[in-house]
Amino acid sequence: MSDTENPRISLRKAPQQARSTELVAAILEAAVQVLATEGAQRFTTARVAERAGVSIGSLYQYFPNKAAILFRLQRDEWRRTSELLHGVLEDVRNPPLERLRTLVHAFIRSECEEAAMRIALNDAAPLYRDAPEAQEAKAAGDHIVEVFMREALPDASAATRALAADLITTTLGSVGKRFSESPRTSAEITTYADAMADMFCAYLVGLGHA
Amino acid sequence: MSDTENPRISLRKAPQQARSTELVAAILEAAVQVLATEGAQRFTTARVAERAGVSIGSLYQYFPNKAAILFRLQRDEWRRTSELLHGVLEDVRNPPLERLRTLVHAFIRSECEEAAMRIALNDAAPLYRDAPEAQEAKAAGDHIVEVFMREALPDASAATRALAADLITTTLGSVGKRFSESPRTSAEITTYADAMADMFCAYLVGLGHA
DNA sequence: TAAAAATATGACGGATTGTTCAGGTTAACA
DNA sequence: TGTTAACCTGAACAATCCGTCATATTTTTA
Repeated sequence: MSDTENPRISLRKAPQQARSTELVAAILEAAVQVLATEGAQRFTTARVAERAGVSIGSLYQYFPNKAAILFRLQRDEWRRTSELLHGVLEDVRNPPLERLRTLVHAFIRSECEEAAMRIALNDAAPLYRDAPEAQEAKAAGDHIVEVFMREALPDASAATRALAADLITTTLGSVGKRFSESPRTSAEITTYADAMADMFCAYLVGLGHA
Repeated sequence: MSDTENPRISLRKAPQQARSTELVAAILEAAVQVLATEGAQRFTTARVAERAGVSIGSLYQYFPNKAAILFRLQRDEWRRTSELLHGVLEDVRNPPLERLRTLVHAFIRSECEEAAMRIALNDAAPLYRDAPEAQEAKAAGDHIVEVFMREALPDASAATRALAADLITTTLGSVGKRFSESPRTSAEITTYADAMADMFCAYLVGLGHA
């Protein structure tokens, strides 16, 4: 095994015994806490190890570097988001635009949970942004919305649908992030999510007529 | 003059002679270059001073700390954006929704210029985000859009107008940032800006009918 | 021109950080 | 039970970085 490889993201070594599995779990949980309470600037491998009650050496036995821990957290977030998209948009019991509204509400609400950790994770994005798995994860989300668009815009061209899907996913993600940067009450969340849903629906209805 | 004050942002000392005025200008220009070529991670007072052809001591004679340089760049950006908003939205020769479309195009195009520097400046946001002048600068932009809303939504309530203004400024800013993170052709920019404008217009038209 | 004020210099202190490695401990296995 | 492999430890190292200060130079002022 060569020593100097391209920036690795996956685990350096797969845990085989129970104690090492727990160790990896403890590190990830500690990482979340350090991010939330200390912020991205003070997110340190030493601090994570200390919080996890583990030596710094053990941490580096399973994570090749600091970025790998951060990316792992981000990847888990993305997976949860994909599941949310899938679960809500593919529920054919409701009409498309109603599902879209439900999605907006669920997404914004989830973005506002654990806001401190999410903000810090985002602040640390420069450290893991160039990971090869990053685009792949984003494409997965895009695809789900594009499939939805075939139902919401049955008469539109493929290019129109792709553009609409891109615009909506980008808006949902980036506005959600910005919105959750300030602390929000439950009522504010509802109001804002409704406004966003109104905007998306008006846009899609307009595209459907043209 | 006390030595340990709250995080200062403004210049530590006002340049009085010509050479120091030029020195400050050289530092700011060098800061832009360092951000663009080296990224936020490697943005260092030493590197900025070296690029500016100036000693590190001189830098600290006019800037209290690293964050002050970054915030200064961000503040200048915000001011240019405010002027753009003002110039486009207040031009009464065109109907409101047409002006909004013009604004979206101009804004997205300007976001895509100097993208590398803008991305790095954004990556460094945690360092200056808590500056007291930050909210003030954002509020200025919001106000211009709210004034515009009085014209675009004359029959809507003040709360509706404020919400619409917030949603549109937030979307414009955050989506513009995200969009400009990937390199874009001129045609892509036009297509995307039109889609965003379509979305905003459909939303406002819908609000006008209700 | 001489004193005072403004400006410029860059070596250095103090601090933090990411990561490694040699050597110990625990569990699995034959 | 003895051997091997997995696992854990934390002191130590090499970089890097921010910001200061005593000193030197230039400009202004009297």
